Amino acid sequence: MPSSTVENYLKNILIVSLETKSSVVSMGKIAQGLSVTPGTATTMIKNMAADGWISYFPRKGVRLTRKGRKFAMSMLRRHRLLETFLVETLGLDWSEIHVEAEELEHAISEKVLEKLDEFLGRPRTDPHGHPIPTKGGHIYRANSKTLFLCKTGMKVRIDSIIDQESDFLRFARSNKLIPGNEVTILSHEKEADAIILQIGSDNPFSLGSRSSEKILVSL
Amino acid sequence: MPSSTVENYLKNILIVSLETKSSVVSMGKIAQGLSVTPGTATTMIKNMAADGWISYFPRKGVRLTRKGRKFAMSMLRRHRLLETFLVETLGLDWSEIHVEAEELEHAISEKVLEKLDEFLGRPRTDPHGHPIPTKGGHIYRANSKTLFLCKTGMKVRIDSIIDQESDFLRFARSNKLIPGNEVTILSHEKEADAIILQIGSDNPFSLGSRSSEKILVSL
DNA sequence: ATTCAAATTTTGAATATTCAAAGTATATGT
DNA sequence: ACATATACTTTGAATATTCAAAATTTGAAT
Repeated sequence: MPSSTVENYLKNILIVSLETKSSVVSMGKIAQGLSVTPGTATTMIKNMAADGWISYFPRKGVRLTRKGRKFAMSMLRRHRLLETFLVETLGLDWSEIHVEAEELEHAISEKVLEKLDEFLGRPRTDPHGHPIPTKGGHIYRANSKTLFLCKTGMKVRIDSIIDQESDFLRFARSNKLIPGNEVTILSHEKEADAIILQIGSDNPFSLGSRSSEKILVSL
Repeated sequence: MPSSTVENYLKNILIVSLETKSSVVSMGKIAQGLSVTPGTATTMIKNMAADGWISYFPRKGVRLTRKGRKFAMSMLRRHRLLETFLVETLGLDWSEIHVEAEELEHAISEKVLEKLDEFLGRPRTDPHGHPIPTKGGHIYRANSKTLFLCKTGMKVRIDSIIDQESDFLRFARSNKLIPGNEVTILSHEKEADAIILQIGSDNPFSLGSRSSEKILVSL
């Protein structure tokens, strides 16, 4: 069994790998994602490679082995099921659950997780709209794109919010940028680097490119 | 904040201290309770004393400071609330919950615990019948004694089961030795070192002194 | 080709926790 | 009073994880 530190590294590598759609993840991204110095990441990665979690390509990056990917998926499953539980059952705030789940995911056993999944009614996605990997380690791949790429006039459905920062999540929710909601792109303000949106018949509002890249949508 | 190792030491010291009704706990009991070598316990205890969790009396033992006791109570509260959740909500088996709660108790925050307590309806005791400390760190002290001390003919109510071993818990449950149930002491078999019990109108059965000391009852 | 900045690796050191084995104190029985 | 078993402490060493700072590699720009 991996230590919780190794669990964190694995989960992070998987997430970056899914986000960037690239199986090789750079050392920089790893160090940044785990908030450690680059040297720490190098040391850790070498140990993990020796234990067969990843393949390490010096100065290039790292790729999950089959074993590593399987474990990382199971971490993601824990994380997302726990987030679902914290919101649905305990009524915690959307913006608080990430940090809490980050702790609990290392402590919950497969047995308890299975009971929790059953109790929650085997949900497919977490409260952010992210798909929950199956027990077998498969993940549902939506054909989402970022809101930033949508053309003027399009009406799309929000699939998920990528960013985990409380501040952004709070902002998103207060503007009804919530998975499932429909958004209409009213216009693109090239100079202001923003897009103007409307949800239902609410007042339109604008979103910078930075933020609009954090929101995944589909038709 | 203490590390989870320190959390374990604190909780264990508190439990032994409650069990033996003595505020000073010997090094031997500590090492044994945490399954570490005596030398490890000594080293650890000295660090904990330096951090103000306990008072250390060399070759005598250890006593929780006010700060240490408060924290230890909060650990016990976490543990027992989690056990309650695992049984009541997720339907885990009585005999499995101790180990699971032992992991989760280090990962659950005060905020989540508060929500969980509310969700469970603020239970007073865990599934073993042990009282759950309040948020303020107080514990309900039942005037229980062990089943072993009861006289022939007495009819008593089971308050709690002390032992956390799965095997014993399974045995206890299959014989209806469950908190809340009423037991009649039919006789004491001095030679056999056992007492004969009956629960309701079930078949009477016998229990050795060792086991009958693990069951707390009251009138 | 050469230079420079960015990314990465190496090195040396620190922390917390653990063990095994050797040493010391205490209490108990004769 | 003395020997001894038991309980406890000390010592030296190992592990995992981390950092800061120095050294190296790489790729891009001149």
